[in-house]
Amino acid sequence: MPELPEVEVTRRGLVPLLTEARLLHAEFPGKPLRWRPHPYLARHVAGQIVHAVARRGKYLLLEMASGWLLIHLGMSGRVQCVTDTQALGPWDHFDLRFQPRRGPYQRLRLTDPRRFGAVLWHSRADGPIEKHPLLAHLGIEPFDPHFNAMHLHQRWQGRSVSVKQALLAGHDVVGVGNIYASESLFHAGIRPQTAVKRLSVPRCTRLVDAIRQVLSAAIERGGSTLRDFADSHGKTGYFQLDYYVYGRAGQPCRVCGTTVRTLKQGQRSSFYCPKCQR
DNA sequence: AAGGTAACCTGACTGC
DNA sequence: TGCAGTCAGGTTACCT
Repeated sequence: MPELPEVEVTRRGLVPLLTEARLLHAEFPGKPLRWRPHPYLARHVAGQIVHAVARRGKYLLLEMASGWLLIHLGMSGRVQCVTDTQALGPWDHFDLRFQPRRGPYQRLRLTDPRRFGAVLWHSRADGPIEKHPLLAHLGIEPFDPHFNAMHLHQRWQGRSVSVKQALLAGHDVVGVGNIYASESLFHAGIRPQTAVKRLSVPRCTRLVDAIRQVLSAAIERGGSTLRDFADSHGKTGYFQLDYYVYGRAGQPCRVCGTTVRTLKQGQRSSFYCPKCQR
């Protein structure tokens, strides 16, 4: 479910509810998430005011005076705000009671059947949030003005990894997951198997533009809902209706009619049009 | 250092 | 209906 657009759509939904909200009580019901929570997370969070709801890559960051709460949605996670009395569901693995600036108490719930998601605490005393081990090695944000063709071209000099796998790795640019990698490469006219060192500067330019265009279109459409994504208010996304290649193997290309193909790269499916992409 | 693979976990779907 | 097999939006850990 959650690549950058879905996380960003979630973040935008949380901003009006959580900004300047007071966090009251954090719990981890049910089975553990990917990592054991910080032993004092609940204690650190209780009573804190949320000053900002930010995002880095696919991580949501709740910033408060003493530190940050990091939330990752993994493969199947979603975050929703529910009424204070809403019963816990079987896949609710994080529950955060809070008092918004206006209105009644609410609860932020992380629902994640596969439990690849995570909720972590980073204390301000341990340095800036960028230094957190999970964030420290992330690539540049796709909407950062410094993300451009030269950035990619330089980093990809001499590297033989395929462009699809390079995008997924997230070391050169963050937020592009399996769906949006295939879609971006289609719009850039680049085959997913292409070795990054073979990409010229003009082709890198097309890729940068395509990534930005695809991600922002997906955000505007509320993200992609394949089976269960919903934003913080429970609204589903519609960008799956705008896919050109993802999940369309065997169907005609929406541009030229050629049959869309699929292949496996690093145990992940890629989709491409053999005529539109070279 | 870079590249490849296994692992984490559950649910949905397919085919016999 | 049941069971085995496959696949799924992400990321880290470990091997060569």
